[in-house]
Amino acid sequence: MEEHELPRVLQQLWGIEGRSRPGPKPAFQVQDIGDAAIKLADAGGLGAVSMSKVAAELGVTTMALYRYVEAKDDLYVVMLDQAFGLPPEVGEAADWRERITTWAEAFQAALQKHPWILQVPVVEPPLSPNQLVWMEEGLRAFEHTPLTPTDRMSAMQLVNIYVRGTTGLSASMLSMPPEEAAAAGKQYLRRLRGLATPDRFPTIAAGLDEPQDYIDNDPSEFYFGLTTVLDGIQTLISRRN
Amino acid sequence: MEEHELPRVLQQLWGIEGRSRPGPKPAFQVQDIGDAAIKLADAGGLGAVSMSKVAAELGVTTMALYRYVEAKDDLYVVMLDQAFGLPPEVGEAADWRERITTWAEAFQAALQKHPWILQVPVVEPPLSPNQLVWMEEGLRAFEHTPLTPTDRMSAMQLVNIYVRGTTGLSASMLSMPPEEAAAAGKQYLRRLRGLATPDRFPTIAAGLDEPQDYIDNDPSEFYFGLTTVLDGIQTLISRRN
DNA sequence: GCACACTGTGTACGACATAGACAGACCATA
DNA sequence: TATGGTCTGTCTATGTCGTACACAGTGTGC
Repeated sequence: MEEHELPRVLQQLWGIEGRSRPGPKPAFQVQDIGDAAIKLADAGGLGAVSMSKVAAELGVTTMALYRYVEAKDDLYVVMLDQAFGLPPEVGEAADWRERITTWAEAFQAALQKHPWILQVPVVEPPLSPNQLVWMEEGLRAFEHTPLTPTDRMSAMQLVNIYVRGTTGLSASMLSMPPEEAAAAGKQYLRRLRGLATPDRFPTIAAGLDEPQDYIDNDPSEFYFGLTTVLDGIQTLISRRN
Repeated sequence: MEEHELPRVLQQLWGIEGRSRPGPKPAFQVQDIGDAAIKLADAGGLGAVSMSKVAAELGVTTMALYRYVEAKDDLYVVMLDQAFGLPPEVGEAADWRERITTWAEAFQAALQKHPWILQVPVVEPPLSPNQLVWMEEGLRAFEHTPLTPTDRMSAMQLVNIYVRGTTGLSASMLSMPPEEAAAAGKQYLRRLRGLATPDRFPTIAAGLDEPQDYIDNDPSEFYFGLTTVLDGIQTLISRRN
């Protein structure tokens, strides 16, 4: 009923079949197109994904893709769903912190494996199957806590946002060779030191004397921030009791 | 010295003057180009910003822009710096929570005034003057706390990420007329209800019975999440004592 | 067996970012 | 004050992109 109002891509992703129809058989499924596009994006960033390149990858004309996908945005939807795949089951860990942490780690791993995800223009909230599974699993992490459903949604979105944000800051770095990334970091620090002079930017400058990296993406930074986020949620939980 | 290695856009934004030179006087400054681009982006989203449209806005050929800007990415840098402008001074509030809250509110206000900011592809960490002022001011909010400089940077980035994230979720909604946005929200809920059936998605479905909106962007949601984030930082502060 | 919906193809268009060559404008120096 | 050299804006051109449209062939339900 309601599902018939769904955009065609979502129908395809959810496997809602159109009845068998006359005419030649389609040569592939949207998923195949998604796979080809993901392959290109993994190799060359989202910019490397064009209709013609995807079509070439599949050995097909550009316009053939439009038999499977109404517009390029639809292709993005498919790519996202495929790239996320299924989350790990949070399962049996007793502690909600432990559960949401594995979820966050898996989320981060997906973003690091496919850094282009963060560049996909977001036009609508997610409705594709795998994304809903991630959502379900994220919410399940807060089972057996006094949080209300709305609380849980907020908490999960907070973690979601945090992971996207921290990974995003270093996302452009992820797509380059490590020594180049390190060089870029050094260069940034050098420039920042040159511009953020102690007279006009005392507070920034105060941090620049510190030995360590101060701005960026070593893995401990991830857990440091995540801890802070989870501490905030902990406070919320305590308050709900 | 070091500043001479800066990309030209940044030199221009920081007002590092090239010596007076032969040849015709430039008709404008990068800032004028930024203003024109911002005008277009405010009206039609980032997609409405093309070199030719900006040039037309200024009454000039497309290629003329390349005398001021090396590539379109440079234009984005200028746009961001102009669009953020200067943050409010956090000033005298004694409480760090109060200070960082005004900072976050101002940040959110900027994002809501220029929703396209969130669509600008981020290629490098910020080095433009106004962005550094925002950074300085954000860090200053944690003065008189036991947080180390690195802690302050992390805390500020956490708030930064949070504001970007929450505002981003509703960013596409911000650029449409309110009744249309409301309709889109309703439609999303309807579809979610249809797809997230209680058998396969019990935890999602549990929240869908709630009367209120559950997923989205009323303003109280902003403070709710912000409070959680600040509570996390509070825990960090306590731990540092 | 046949009609017709559906497939992949070819061609075409307008928008875009940017390269390169050019004509004129102006400042620093002579 | 004259002038050389350099910078400005313009014009033209190229390759890529997303997508509209018309066509020819294909295969299923009747």
